[in-house]
Amino acid sequence: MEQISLDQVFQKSNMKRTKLRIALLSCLMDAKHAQSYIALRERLGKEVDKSTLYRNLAAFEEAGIIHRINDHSGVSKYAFGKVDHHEGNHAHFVCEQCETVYCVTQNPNLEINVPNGFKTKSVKTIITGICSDC
Amino acid sequence: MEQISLDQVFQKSNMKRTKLRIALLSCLMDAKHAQSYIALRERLGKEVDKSTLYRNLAAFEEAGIIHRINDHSGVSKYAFGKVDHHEGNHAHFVCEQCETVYCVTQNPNLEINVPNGFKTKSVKTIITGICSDC
DNA sequence: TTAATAATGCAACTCAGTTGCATTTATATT
DNA sequence: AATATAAATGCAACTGAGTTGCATTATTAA
Repeated sequence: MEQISLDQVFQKSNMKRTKLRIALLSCLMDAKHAQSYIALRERLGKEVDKSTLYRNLAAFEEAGIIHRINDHSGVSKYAFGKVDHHEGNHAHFVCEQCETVYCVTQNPNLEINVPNGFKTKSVKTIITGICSDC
Repeated sequence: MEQISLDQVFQKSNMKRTKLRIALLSCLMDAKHAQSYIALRERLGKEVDKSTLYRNLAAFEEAGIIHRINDHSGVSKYAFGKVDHHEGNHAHFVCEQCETVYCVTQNPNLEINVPNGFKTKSVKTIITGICSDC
């Protein structure tokens, strides 16, 4: 849980500091849970441009600043931080009541067995259930 | 790996035996791997109606005859058989070269740790890598 | 200050999947 | 076998996430 500032993030990447990027990144850094495009648009003000927002999410993801989560709901969600799915120590929990997506890091080493001749590169796990708030 | 016939499947469900349903189910029962809507349409002949096909896939899924797989490619894939994701002994392997989706059952008991107060209901795992054919 | 480059805003598009509704078909009953 | 009824089909139009092309605008390095 290292505390990294917004400025440090921009310094490490070579992305331009635009108004939207600052707002978007703050939003994602402050958020406790993964955010959908719709949730982000809501928080940033509805006037944000759809393609600009998506392009910036893609750019942040590419830069390893955020990660995208496919929670099987049909819409992607985005969370601050880089995830190495190969290490298998990160999964996502989706509450079926409030639909909140939590990053779960408590899995020391999931051992996944694949058949002979298969080579694993990444493992993505979606856990569905009821969260502690519901 | 019990061998179940198409007729037995129809007898157990109370779905009408229509031409398309018979063709679709045979297709899924014969298929070695999970099939997308596009692949199914290809195999059934392009003249099949989109909504009819989707409705039947949904109906088969609802009846527990097939299962739908979200392999994070953006399109759902369908495979014969019921999957109890809660048992945690079934995952899906996606080959990043040929994009084939394999059902993987070799995981005796994936132990997933969730934080206190969280209740797990299902676990879905997508493994990405290279399959034995590639 | 200015030039170069990257980001933005807009509109139009793609593509998976869904919905409403009129028509047709499977099956149980006579 | 004829028929009634409920369900399945086919069609067209729609939805909603995400993308793309392009002209305009803003950031940053010189």
